[in-house]
Amino acid sequence: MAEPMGSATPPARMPADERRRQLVEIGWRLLQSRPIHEMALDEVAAEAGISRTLVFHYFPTKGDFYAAVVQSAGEHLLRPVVTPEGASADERVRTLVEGFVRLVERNRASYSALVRAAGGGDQRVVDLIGEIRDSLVPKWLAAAEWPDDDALARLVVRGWLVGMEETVLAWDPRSVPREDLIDHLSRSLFAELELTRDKGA
Amino acid sequence: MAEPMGSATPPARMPADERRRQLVEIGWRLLQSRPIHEMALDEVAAEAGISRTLVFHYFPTKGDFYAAVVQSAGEHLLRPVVTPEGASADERVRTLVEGFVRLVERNRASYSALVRAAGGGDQRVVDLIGEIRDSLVPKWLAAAEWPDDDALARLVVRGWLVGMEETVLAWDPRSVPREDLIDHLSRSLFAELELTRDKGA
DNA sequence: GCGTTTGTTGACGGATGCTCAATAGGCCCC
DNA sequence: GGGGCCTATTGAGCATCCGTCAACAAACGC
Repeated sequence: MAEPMGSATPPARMPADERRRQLVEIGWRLLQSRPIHEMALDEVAAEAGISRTLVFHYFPTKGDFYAAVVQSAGEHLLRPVVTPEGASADERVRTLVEGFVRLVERNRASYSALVRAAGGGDQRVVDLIGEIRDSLVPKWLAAAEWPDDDALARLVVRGWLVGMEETVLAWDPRSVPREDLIDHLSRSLFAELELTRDKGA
Repeated sequence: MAEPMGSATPPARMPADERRRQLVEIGWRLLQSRPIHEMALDEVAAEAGISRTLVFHYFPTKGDFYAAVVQSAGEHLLRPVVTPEGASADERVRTLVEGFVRLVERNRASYSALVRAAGGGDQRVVDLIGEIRDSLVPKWLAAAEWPDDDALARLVVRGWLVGMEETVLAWDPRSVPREDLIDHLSRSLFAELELTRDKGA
């Protein structure tokens, strides 16, 4: 009567947090191949080998699940974005830009999915991405050795950041050399910042 | 037996193109209050006073409808973005930026909805917004009196454009004076372009 | 063993995208 | 002016998917 263990028997009973992590990981993986609102919870459940109901047990609503996925994705994707050490502000910013370009190169699908989710449905997701971006602004300012005390500068860096995302995503290495791209983006940040210096002039 | 004309009788039978316009217009109006994928075709139908089936008669799929709405919205919103006349490149760009800021100020909801749709679901919608942005690049280059023959410059202007959208949408007039914003954005474009000049140096 | 807690599920309800066959109002042509 | 065709319009039906509810089952304490 004892069935062979490890056979086609039901999904192992899992501790809550582990199950949560598994689901978020699956969602993240699925997100790379389809826009967020086309990811049915049925798929996620099937992928995990559990019933759809269980997904709702962990995430009361679809939006909660999406938010968790985006949150996790943001953390994973941006964890490596740390203010580098380097002699000059130039070098630090350049390292950061280079790291970002490499990030997008290596995780194009993931990053694109994340950014695209920013426009998607749930307000929470939109806000989340907004917060992620906001949290990056100080890092860039620090790398550029620029005081974080000016509203215009912060606003400008935020816009520059989004522009950079777009630029790198739209970048075609066949028409623009990688080096030129990185070079431009790095110097661009300083140019933007310099411009904020003589405002109201 | 003749019922009082203009009474509560069914929605007037409409010529096809007029009905289409009406539906797109309704979709556009609804889009301003909710993210695109939360706009049920039921709502649109109800708003028009017709059955949901009829909407499908004009737009085979939900995505087709969305695409039509976004297309129309893009045209309406960006029609006023014309290369202005002016003595200097500076003045032209500044006029353009000022027009854009005013556009966002006056149609914040609409513009936000349009940009947010860019991240949304349908690939067609995403592509459409991409095309709209691409179509704007030459206008800005022309206004800045900059040759439209460099891949890097085009890429950079596109990124700058998206950054500007973000900046203006995130702009809070209480912390950054309108004049400063416009001033920065205008000079920013030239700064970006100047930077592309000595690439590979 | 018995109860409690908690991971898990099947069955139901409601909304929504989409299809199909049928109705009904205009318009042309004789 | 009557008959027939084009087309705008609709109701009923199907499939998918979000979300709820009550119940089952596996672990753990007493």
